[in-house]
Amino acid sequence: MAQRIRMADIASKLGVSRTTVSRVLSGKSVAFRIAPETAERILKEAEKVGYQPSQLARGLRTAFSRTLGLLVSDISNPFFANIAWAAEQAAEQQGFAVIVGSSGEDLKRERAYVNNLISRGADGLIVAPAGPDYEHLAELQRDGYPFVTLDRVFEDLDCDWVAVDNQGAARGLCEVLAERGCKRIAFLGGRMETSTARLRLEGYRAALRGAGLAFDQTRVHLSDFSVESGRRGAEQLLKLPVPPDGIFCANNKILFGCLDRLASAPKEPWAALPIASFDETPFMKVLGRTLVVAAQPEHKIGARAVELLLKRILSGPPGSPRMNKPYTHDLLQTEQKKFGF
Amino acid sequence: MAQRIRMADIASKLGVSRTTVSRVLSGKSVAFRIAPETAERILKEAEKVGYQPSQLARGLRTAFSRTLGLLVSDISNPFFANIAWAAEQAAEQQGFAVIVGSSGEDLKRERAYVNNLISRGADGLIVAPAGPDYEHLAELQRDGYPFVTLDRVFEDLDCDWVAVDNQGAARGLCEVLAERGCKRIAFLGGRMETSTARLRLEGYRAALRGAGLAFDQTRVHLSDFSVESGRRGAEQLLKLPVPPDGIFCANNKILFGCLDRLASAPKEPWAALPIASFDETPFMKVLGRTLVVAAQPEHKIGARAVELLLKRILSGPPGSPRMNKPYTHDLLQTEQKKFGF
DNA sequence: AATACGTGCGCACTCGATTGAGCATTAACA
DNA sequence: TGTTAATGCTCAATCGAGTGCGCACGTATT
Repeated sequence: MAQRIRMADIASKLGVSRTTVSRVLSGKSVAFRIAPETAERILKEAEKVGYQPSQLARGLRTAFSRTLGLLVSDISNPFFANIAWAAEQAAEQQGFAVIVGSSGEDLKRERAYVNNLISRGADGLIVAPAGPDYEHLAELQRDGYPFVTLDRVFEDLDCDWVAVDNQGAARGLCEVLAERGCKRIAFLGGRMETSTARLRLEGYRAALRGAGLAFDQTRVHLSDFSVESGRRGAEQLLKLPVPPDGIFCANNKILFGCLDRLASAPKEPWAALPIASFDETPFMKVLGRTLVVAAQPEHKIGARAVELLLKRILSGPPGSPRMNKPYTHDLLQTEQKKFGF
Repeated sequence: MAQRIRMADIASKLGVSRTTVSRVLSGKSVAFRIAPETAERILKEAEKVGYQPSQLARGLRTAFSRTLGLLVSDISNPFFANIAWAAEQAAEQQGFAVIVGSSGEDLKRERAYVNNLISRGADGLIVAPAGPDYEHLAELQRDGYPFVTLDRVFEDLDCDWVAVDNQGAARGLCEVLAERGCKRIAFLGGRMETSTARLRLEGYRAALRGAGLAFDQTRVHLSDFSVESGRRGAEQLLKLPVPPDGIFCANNKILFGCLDRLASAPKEPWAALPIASFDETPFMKVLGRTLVVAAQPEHKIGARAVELLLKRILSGPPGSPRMNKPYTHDLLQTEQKKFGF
């Protein structure tokens, strides 16, 4: 163990009590009228021996561990990885650490993780819930336990959340395709248990309506947010008697699967098909395809989620007033980026 | 707080002592000859009220928190994100949670994080060290504190590590370019404080020697593992009187920066320049460039690191025998993948 | 009847920190 | 000189779990 020096060691070495050491080291020496010289001696010694308080002990005693839980579906997805990065940075600035978990879009795993994180003393949770059920979150809320949802939203659960304007962004993307002359825009969607997927579909339909285009079920593929889903979606499109003249991909993974499948398709008309997608990835710039994407502000999402969570955590003594404050719903905007237009 | 039920609650409700509850719930009812019916009653009740032991309390008492620390330079880099995903899955399977931290290649931050993670009771650390200093790690080792380094290695520090054969893979990549007829291969390298960057340069030089090609300093750009570094590297190449006829990029970020810069360069000869790079990313398949990459087995790296770490953590009582076992050096192979060849 | 042993479980201490209550000592005041 | 107050610090309980030691009871043995 590298965890050696305890308060008691400092106390006995200096001939004072642990109490005094504790008070000095937590900056309460004035409030408790510790003699400045005593305080100084303690600070010096703590510095000298490199004292690091045990967050475990502190957390146990104070019911406040300076730890946050971050629960996403898949930390290896760049979208969530970027969020995790931002969240970790923001948390670290306030002296909080982040424990990450990947639910794999599995509600059972999500519930297990929530319990696990709580038993580890997490002071609050940031969750991208798998859905469709959210009873476990509602229960947290009833207990006054702080959490923020991310990316996904439940209509019937009023809580802090951070998400982008999925419907508006999706609509905007499709409108770009429509303006470009696309009449038969296909939709490759994600996991419909998430608000994200549903709202993107809504946006797509709204854009069609706005442009006076027909909605055609055969051009719609709904599955999950995976590469495989994108491949299968493209597969379905390739079989259509009348090919689409534009494709909307609901996220980065679907986009990739779609592109991957199209790459081995006959050149015409697939090679030049304009595509719209959520999520920006670096290679889009050099992809040589006509592409319009809604870049999500992952950094802002992660940072904002931590901000909201910490506000609730730090607002007064656990359990009472923080429930009464109104919840913040943070609808961020995406940035539309065009490549090869 | 959602953390309500304690052992004491179960104990008093059932009219037994906390001791008995503790023993039953930790599976020692037989060893301590608890009556089967008593044990049964306790298990039933614990199940019924959804008892979750406080890992904080348990960790404090047992000096074993079932938590690992993962410290990388940048969790938003897909390479590390994939590792994090694998590590988290592997850890979770054994009931361990993972706290992640990003050092940003800053040694000071790295040291601070190491202390922080230890004070949070992490049972072991997985670190992609920023280098060049590793005294803080050597100290951990002297204390018998378990850790594994990842991706990067220190020649003078014998400890558990997991990395790929950077030199061999880099050599292999350059050989592919050489076989293709490239005579003037450029090298865009990364942070030379890391073994990773140094070994990749070594491999490049070895390949040049092997192919009888001259090493030309003007075609070498050494900076850090960033997009900006790749851009600047490409910038440097664009200014050369005699352009390179092949480029080696030391990682995914450098590759992207390089491609990005080249995209706005005159078509000839840059557009068709074959490129070699470490790290695979999905879009390579559909990039339409001549590209050969060393795909790193991130999944295996993360899983293996956790495996090594847990082996040491779980091997007997903290502090004694685990130091004596020989350290494992795990040199994994990359997979060479060609696109547009 | 006295000793011995097995069974089933509880007491009380511990981990390392925080915290309300309280106790000497000296100074200030009537 | 006695009372009060400010100063500077300590005592001991506490958070929730884990654990060495030992106690009471019943049965078997001599």
